[in-house]
Amino acid sequence: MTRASGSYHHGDLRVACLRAARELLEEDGGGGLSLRAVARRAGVSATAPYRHFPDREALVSAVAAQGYRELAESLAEAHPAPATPEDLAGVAVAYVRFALAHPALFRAMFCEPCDPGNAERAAATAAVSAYVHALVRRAFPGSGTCSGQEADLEGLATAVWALVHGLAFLHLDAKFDTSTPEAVADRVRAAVHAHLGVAARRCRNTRNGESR
Amino acid sequence: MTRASGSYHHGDLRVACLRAARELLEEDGGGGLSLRAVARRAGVSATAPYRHFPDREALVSAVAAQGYRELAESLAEAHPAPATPEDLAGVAVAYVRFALAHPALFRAMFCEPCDPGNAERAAATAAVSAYVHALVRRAFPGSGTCSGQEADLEGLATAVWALVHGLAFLHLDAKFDTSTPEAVADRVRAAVHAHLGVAARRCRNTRNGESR
DNA sequence: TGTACATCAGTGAACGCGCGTTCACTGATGTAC
DNA sequence: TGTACATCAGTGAACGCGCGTTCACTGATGTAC
Repeated sequence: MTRASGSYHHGDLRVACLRAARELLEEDGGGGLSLRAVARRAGVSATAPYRHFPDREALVSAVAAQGYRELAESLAEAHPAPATPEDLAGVAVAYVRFALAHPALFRAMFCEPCDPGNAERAAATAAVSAYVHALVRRAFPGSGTCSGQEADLEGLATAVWALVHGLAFLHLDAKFDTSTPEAVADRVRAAVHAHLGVAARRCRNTRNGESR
Repeated sequence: MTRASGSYHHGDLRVACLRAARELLEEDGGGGLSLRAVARRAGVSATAPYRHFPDREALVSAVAAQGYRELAESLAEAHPAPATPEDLAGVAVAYVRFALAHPALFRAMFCEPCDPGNAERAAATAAVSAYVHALVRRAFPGSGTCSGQEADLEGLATAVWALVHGLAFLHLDAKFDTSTPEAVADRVRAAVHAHLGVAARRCRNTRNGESR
């Protein structure tokens, strides 16, 4: 009941399982995480994890949820409050870098046909969505006067998220050269600017009185 | 040797295996395709497929390659030679629709950590890439005079592909409402226009003599 | 403070499963003479 | 045309594997008196 992080039987096996799962994902990547492998890695009997996770699915979801949190941290680290297209490009680079640095985790987060009922995952998704919306709103504060439509901002936020997410997947899937971090960063920046640069410029131009 | 499609022992088991694999993917989706399940579905002994595929990986790659071809057909059907942003939006909708109509196939195509050595898959990837580039080139023929940089066109093509691919994945992953095809189509169109509409407009404006 | 008891984290044997792959085979088809 | 032979697609038994999950258990920890 006290749940001290000290030395109960194992300490905190739940945390140890999550850590073991992460290590397994970082190492071989391929193939699905198995409860038995996690238990083995945590140095515990095959059935011990059942004290902390009702089944395999729950373990995988918990790992994915942790991944979402780490992804959010990485983005925040890249830029705490991105406002310009340049800032945004930096965040996009961080997103793609995260995927490339943790490919198996990223796939676990987005490739498993996850049960939509999982509250932890749903919350994580909502958080990412809110983050992107806030970010687009900050980067295009004049949108109301710029495009005249709040709906445009919605579409832009969707587009930004999809763009970055797609870049991550295409790189992960080796559809692009990923041999150097610089090549990746340049490509991501170019793609983001091809998208956002023009939108920002149009926005600026419009505010300067030019009709569309 | 004659490889008649008539009635050898089975007919053409290779084709039958691919069809069986597709059916399995369409049906339950979750979990990885297994050689044994494919053989079972094809009504043949567990080891028969080994006459046509060296191992499981080869079967999966063949299925994925077929998926790429079908995706290409779907896009061509949506619009044989898209030239305007509106055409492009239509193609994007077809891309996302394909993913939603064949989720397990789409995941097999893009989620399996595929071996980069597979020639068939590499060719399919190159084909998609070439297609997107040609399409962007057609939709923005004045890019040379518009942005002054061929590199911009490259970035735009990358961005378009990533955008559409990302939209497909986010929908697949239920990050957006997918309850009605109309909602999906509207969202995809809005995102594409948020991206391409402004680029096209800028291009047109620039050609009309206005400085950026 | 000391003892009896309740809790519950972790154990280990066991279940039944489906998997990929091997192997020696069998039997239908195609070919050479 | 007919016979002997070679090819090779498909068979079926068998291997060893790792998996998820169950179950009755054990033994350390925490609590009530």
